[in-house]
Amino acid sequence: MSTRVEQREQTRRALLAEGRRRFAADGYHAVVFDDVAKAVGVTKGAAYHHFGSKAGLFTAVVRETQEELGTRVAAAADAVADPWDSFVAGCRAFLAAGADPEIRRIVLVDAPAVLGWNEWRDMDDAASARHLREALCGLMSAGVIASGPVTPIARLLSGAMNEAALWLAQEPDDASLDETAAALEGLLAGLRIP
Amino acid sequence: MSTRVEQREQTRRALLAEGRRRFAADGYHAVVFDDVAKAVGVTKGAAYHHFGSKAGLFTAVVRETQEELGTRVAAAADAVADPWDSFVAGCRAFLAAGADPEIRRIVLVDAPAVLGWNEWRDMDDAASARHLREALCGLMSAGVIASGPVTPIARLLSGAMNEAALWLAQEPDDASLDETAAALEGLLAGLRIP
DNA sequence: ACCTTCACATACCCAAGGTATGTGAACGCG
DNA sequence: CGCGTTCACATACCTTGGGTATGTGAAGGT
Repeated sequence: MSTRVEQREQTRRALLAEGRRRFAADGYHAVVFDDVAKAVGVTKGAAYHHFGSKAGLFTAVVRETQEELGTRVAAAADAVADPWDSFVAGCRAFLAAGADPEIRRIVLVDAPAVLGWNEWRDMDDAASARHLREALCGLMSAGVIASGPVTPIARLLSGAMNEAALWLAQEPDDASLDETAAALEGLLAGLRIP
Repeated sequence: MSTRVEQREQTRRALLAEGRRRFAADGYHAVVFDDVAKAVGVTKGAAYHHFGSKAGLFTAVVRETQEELGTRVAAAADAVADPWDSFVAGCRAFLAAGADPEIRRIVLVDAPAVLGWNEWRDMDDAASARHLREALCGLMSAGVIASGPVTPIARLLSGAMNEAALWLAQEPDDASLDETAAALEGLLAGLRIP
């Protein structure tokens, strides 16, 4: 509490957390930067000292949220041994994550518009899409799905799951999740080798 | 040029066209409303008289662009007789449309964030997704694909194609388009009845 | 003990969205 | 044709909010 580096980190984390709450609840545009700082008990100057701009704070929030999402999905996938089932478990975990308003609003809706699609793509690739590609590659090597160019399939699946996650946030019941997961498996069946 | 209703419509169309250009080129946030009006030769007051707000103009632009896209895709699909090939042709047309920066930036990137995802979803459904669902229903009735719940499949496919279209805008060569279309057909193959 | 660094606070600027009000030409009506 | 009304704009103004320049006092090194 007394050392400078501690204090700095504490303020930074508080701003990040408060920003994350507000960005998720109200959307990027409706959040006023000064209010975030005041809610934490510091002034705008402090927030600018840490993040440089409103978009800077948002970027940090997106990164944090993205990484958590990636970790969560990877954990769900790693909990299953069979390659194919592991893959399906990961997809399911991603779909379920869409119910989380922080992921929904921050990562899927606002981030592409605020950061620009190119930056968003880079961050998404580092946090999620990369894992997807690797998983698909693994399935190909294991002979579970047909070999071929991985990238376009990964992009299609990534988009499909992003969109589906947004829809599932509207109907957060297990039945909808199951139905969507089943439809997704139906599509993936096209790639499988019997 | 003299009657009032003519003049009104002319101004409205000019604002719409200029807005569309700028929103596509610079993104919603970077466009300044007053500049759009000035570029058309009227003042901000006129633009507010017509559209009520910056978001109002943007909404009108999105609607126009969405409808054009829907028409374009439907036309491509209708040009082919065989149900399955018609469906594939429609998907391909949609993917190719992603290369258009107006569609890309306005409809796919900015619209969800500016209008909110719910409103965006409604507009997208009216312009595109509805056609997709109907096409899938038709394929089911015709016995081309397996029967089942259409909605989740339509959502997955819609998201997949939206994302793929954004990627294809980065690599606007025919090879990438073909590769993506092939991957999409690979997924769709999971639904087909042999 | 002294000076430097740095995490903030304070005060200010200005771009841009939005609004309230004015105005003159087109339109309906007798 | 004269006259009041409507309405498509113009003008002037307000306000919010992101961003910046500068000050300050306490922590940290020497």
